[in-house]
Amino acid sequence: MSQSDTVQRILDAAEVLFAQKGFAETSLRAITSRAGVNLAAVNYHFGSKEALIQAVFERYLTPFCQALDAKLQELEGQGAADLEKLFGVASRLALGSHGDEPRRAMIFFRLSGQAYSQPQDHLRAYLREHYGAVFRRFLALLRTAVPEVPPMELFLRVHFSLGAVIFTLSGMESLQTISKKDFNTDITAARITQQLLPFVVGGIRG
Amino acid sequence: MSQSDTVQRILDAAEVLFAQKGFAETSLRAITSRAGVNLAAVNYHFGSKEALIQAVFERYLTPFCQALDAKLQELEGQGAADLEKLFGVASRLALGSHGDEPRRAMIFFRLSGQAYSQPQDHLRAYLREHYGAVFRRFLALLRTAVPEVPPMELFLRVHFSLGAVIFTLSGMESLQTISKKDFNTDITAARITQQLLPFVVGGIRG
DNA sequence: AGCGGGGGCAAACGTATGTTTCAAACGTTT
DNA sequence: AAACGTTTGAAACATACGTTTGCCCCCGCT
Repeated sequence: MSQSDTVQRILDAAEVLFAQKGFAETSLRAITSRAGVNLAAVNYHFGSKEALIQAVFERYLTPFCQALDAKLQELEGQGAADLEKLFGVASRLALGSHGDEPRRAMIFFRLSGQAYSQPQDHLRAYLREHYGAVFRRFLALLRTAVPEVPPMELFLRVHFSLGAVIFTLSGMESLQTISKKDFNTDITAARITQQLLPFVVGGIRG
Repeated sequence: MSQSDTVQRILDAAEVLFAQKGFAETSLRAITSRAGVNLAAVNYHFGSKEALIQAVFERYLTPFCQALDAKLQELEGQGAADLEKLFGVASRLALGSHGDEPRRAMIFFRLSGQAYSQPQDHLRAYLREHYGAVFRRFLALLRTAVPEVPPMELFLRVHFSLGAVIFTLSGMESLQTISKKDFNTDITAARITQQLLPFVVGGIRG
């Protein structure tokens, strides 16, 4: 076949390893070894490690953003939508827009966390350029949902929310470990994400 | 002198560079070059790069946690304190407990973000062991402030808040860049942190 | 004055990384 | 079946890193 599955195997392995250990700490050798392909395959198919990182994000983000954009357009047609509805849609889409389990989503949020707290300027620029439009559409809908919050403050609070979500889903397993130790309670990932919604809504309202 | 200032120069340089570029991406050569000391000085004074990372955190966190602990004890004596008071104290202390400008605090929050989203397990363990007590004291006071929120949910929401704060202060300058581009408005760091308080309080209340 | 040791210095060491090379294997087309 | 472009394979390459090594200087001591 002209488009072998080597590319997909590499992306799968890179996605998991990047999320587990970070970009810089994950070597191409670790990726290709896990993927069961030759070391040179990465540079052959992607050109460089940097391009591989972008490809990992693109594979996840493009279908998600397309789905979200469609949903948002639909909501725009229906008139006003409240906060719970908007964030509920985004959350459901983020956790389930890919056929597979929400594990994929957790992995991806870990990746996003790394992208933000690390100096991957090329990545930030890339993300802004390719997916900024959906974000602005979402923000516009939010504005009609809470007209009492000034646009600037709303903008900031959305970023705060993004931080809460990414940070939480990034450190999910440490959170589970701590809660088990301090509360003798096992807590599911679903429970945590479900708790995020009222927090975000409350925070946006201020 | 027996305790030269080389140690402090290294810590200063490492603090800034770690925050700017991350732990793995910052080489000892970059640190010692910025500090104006010899490359071998790091391994001589600290033993290893890993130990240097811990030392950077310790130098910042120890005075902060001591100050916070004292304040919290004081508040415990005075009976009930509300959410705004508690987070206000923590925020003021975090931003100003070191004589220097809040720039230090921003740097440090960037560091914390990296510590959480990267695989520095040794660091996470170290932080939990040394500063976990203050965190639990804070949580206990919060519980009396919002008794209507179940302990488990409160615990989660505090972590959500931590995420919002760290994420925000980590990406402060990108936030400023975006806001300038999208709103034609210059926004100060002080303004952003000040906006964080109502968001967190609103989120905790749910 | 002589000595001893803590600290600084340049240089080197071993290793791991991203990338490149080039030949072999493969699949498709003629 | 032969020829071609595409993909894989093992090996090498150059480089950057953390760490270690000796040697030097300089200060406080007897």
